[in-house]
Amino acid sequence: MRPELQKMKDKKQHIIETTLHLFAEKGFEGTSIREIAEKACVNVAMVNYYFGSKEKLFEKIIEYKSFTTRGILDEILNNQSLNAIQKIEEIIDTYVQKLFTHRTFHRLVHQELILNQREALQDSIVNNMIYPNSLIVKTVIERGIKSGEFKKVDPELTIASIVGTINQVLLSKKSCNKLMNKADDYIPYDDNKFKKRVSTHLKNLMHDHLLNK
Amino acid sequence: MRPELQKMKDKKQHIIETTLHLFAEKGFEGTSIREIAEKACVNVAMVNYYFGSKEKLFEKIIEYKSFTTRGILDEILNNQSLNAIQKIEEIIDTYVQKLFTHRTFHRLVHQELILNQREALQDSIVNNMIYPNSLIVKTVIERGIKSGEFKKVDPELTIASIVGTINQVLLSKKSCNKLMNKADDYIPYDDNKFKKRVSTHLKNLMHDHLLNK
DNA sequence: AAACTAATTAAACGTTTGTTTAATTTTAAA
DNA sequence: TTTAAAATTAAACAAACGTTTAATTAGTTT
Repeated sequence: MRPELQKMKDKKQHIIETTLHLFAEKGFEGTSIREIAEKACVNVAMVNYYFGSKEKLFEKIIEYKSFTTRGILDEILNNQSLNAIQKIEEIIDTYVQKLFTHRTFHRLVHQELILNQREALQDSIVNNMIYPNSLIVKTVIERGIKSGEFKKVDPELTIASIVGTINQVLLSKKSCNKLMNKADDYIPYDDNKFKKRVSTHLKNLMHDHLLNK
Repeated sequence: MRPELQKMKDKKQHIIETTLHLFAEKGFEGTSIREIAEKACVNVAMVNYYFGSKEKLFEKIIEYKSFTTRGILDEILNNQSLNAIQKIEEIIDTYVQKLFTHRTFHRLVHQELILNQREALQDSIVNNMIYPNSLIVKTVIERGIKSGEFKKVDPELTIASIVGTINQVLLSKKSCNKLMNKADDYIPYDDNKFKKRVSTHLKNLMHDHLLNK
C-alpha cells in the first residue's frame, strides 16, 4: 500500500502544479477541467476523484502552496543580533526572494483577492497569509519607532509600499518590461540583476523613509 | 433619428457600466452574457447586437473607460510654476484621486494584466494607459535629478512604488481593512480621510526619497 | 398612410462546462 | 492464487455557455 500511496501523492502534486500554472495564466473560470487533465496527462475524472471538485482543487492549491511560504519572517523578527533597519533590510530581501520565486502562485492569490467570489477562500488568504506577515513587519516598524531608530511613519502604509512595489513589478511581464525599457521577450523575473535592483531600490527607499537623520 | 440614436447610446453606455462592475467583481470568464442582460434589464441578444461579441464588449469597456482617465498628468508636467517636488505632489494627488474614483475599472485592468489572455487588449492597456503616464512621471523625476533638486534615485522603480502603494491598498477591501485594523464592513475607498492618509504617506515617502538634504 | 429601417424579442443553435456513472484495470493483502 | 480495494477509464449527464435566427415591434422618412 505504501508505494501506491506515494504514486497517488505524486499524481496529486502533479495535478496541483499543472493547475496552478493554468489558473495563474487563464484564471479559475477560464481554465477547464479537461484542459487540466490534458496538460497533466490524466483522465478528466481523476481531478474530481482526487479533489472532489474544481473549487476544492483550487482550495487545495492555495493551502498546499501557502504552506511552503510561511514562517521565515518570524525568525527575522526575533533575531536579537539585528537592529531595526537591518531587520527591514532582511524583510525586503526575503519578500523579493519569495515573491519573485513563487510569482505564479502570488499572481493566483492576487487574482483571487481582486475578485469578490469564494469568500471563504479570500478570508483564508487574508487571515493565514497576508495578515500574519504584515503583523510581523508592523511590529518591526513600531519597535523601531519606539526605540527612536525610526521616524514616526505610517506603519501600515509603509508595508503597503514595500509589498506594493514588488507586486507592481510582478503584475505582468509586459507592463514591467515596458516600464523598464526592456525588450518584449526579456524575462525580468529570472534575472538576478533585476531582483537585486528591486531590493536595492526598496532598501534605499526605506532608509530614506524610516531612519532619523 | 436623433432621439433614437441617443436612446441607443444610453443603452449601450448602460450595458457598459453594468458589465464593468460585473467583470470587475467576477472576472470576464466568470460573468455570463445572460447575467449581464438580466442586470442591465435588456434582452440577451442585445449585447451581441450592439457589441458583436462578449470579447468586443470587453474591448469597448476598456476603450470607453480609458478615454475618461487621460490627459491630466500632461498639464502637471508642463506647469511652469511648479518645481519638481511640487509636481510629484500633484501627481500623487492625481493618482490617488483617479485610482480611488475609478477603482472598479482599475481592478478590471489589473485582472487583464495579470492574465496572459487577449494579448492585443493587454498591449493596448500597456501602450495607451500605463506607459504614457509612467513616461510623464519619469520625465519629472529625471528633470528633478538633472537640476539637482532630487537625489539620484531609480526613476522606474520609484514610479512602481507610488503606483504600487495605491494598488496594494485598492487590491481588495478585505485585505485593506485587515491591514488597517478596520471593521470588515468599512469601505475605506469612500472615506476621504483614508484617501488623505494615503496621499500624505506617499508625499512623505517621496520627500524622504527624492529630496537632497 | 405606406414603406423602410432599426430595435427588440423569445426561442433555438451547437458547444462546452463540471460532474457522475458504471465498467475495467491495477495494486496490495490474504 | 484468490480476493478486495483502489485507481483509471470511456462514456454519458444535465446545465450553462456564447451566439444566431427568424419573427415582431417601434420609429423615421417619404
